[in-house]
Amino acid sequence: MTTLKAATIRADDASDKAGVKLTPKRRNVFTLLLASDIPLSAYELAEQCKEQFGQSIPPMSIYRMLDFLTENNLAHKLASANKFVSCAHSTCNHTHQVPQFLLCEQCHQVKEIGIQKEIFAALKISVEQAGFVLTQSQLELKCLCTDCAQAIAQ
Amino acid sequence: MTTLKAATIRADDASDKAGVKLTPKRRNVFTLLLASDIPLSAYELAEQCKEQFGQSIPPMSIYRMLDFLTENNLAHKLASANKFVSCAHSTCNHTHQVPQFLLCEQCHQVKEIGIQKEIFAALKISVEQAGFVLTQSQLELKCLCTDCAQAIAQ
DNA sequence: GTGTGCAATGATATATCATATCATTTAATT
DNA sequence: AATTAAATGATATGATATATCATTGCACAC
Repeated sequence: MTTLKAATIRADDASDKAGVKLTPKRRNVFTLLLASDIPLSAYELAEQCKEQFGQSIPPMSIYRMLDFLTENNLAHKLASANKFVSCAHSTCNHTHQVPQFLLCEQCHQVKEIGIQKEIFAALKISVEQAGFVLTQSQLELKCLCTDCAQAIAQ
Repeated sequence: MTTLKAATIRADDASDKAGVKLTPKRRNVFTLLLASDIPLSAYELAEQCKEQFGQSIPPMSIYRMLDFLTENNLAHKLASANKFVSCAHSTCNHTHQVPQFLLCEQCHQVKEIGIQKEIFAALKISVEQAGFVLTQSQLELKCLCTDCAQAIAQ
């Protein structure tokens, strides 16, 4: 868990790099995502805006802000959880590849890694063999993180 | 679109192969999934049970039947759509691998293919390098099917 | 600086997806 | 037939998501 303050700095850094100017509310939502270890739902974000910033934002608006953040590659939606995470690459200079998410089934931590060339190549082939055209994708893989795997092995 | 009758036969065939005895209602739900070209939600299945079989089943029960079908690998849930499809391998003799779904973003057709060895190998490596342990997964890839890709190219 | 227009946000309603819980029915077994 | 377990029904409610129209606030032209 990052502190809110540190996350705010990262939020500004990331939006600068993405070349977008965030409104104060979008900035807050993004900051919360950056500060969280685990994915958050739109409604959880609404709650946290209230708690952390004393700012009551209707869920509808949260969804719109999340749309904005995802369109600008500052955040992702995890379809398998119906929750949202900040983009791991939003604060670095990597160009944005196909994201691959490792979801710990135990503690719900998420690790986002860029997809490997081998995977992407194999994926493309497999899709084309099936006569389809890959448009856009993100992989969500159910895993156990190191800590949880060890805890279970005990 | 398969006819209902043909789908029913396939449903019986598949459940035999899976070694499970379906109740009449589970059989109907499974039949509807097999007959459908596109994924269906639990509520859509409830509607169709009513329409096609004159049988009113509460959504709660549909969800339980879907749980049963997915546990027995006769169906899958698509997390990215919150809908369900019959398993492409339920009527053949293939053992069930990690499924890979190609989802046409245009017509919502779904093609399920078994994941390729290369992909699985690369995936495993990438997960392990990140210090995680892959537990179970299914890939959902956004694509265009041949027809829709052509239609758009026009 | 005042009006105009557009982007962002708010408010409200409602659709859609999903689960918890307890009751009842059905089927299998003795 | 009696007992039990599995399946299904009924009801309520929670969680996620979208549609639509109203309002606010900001940037830019004049």
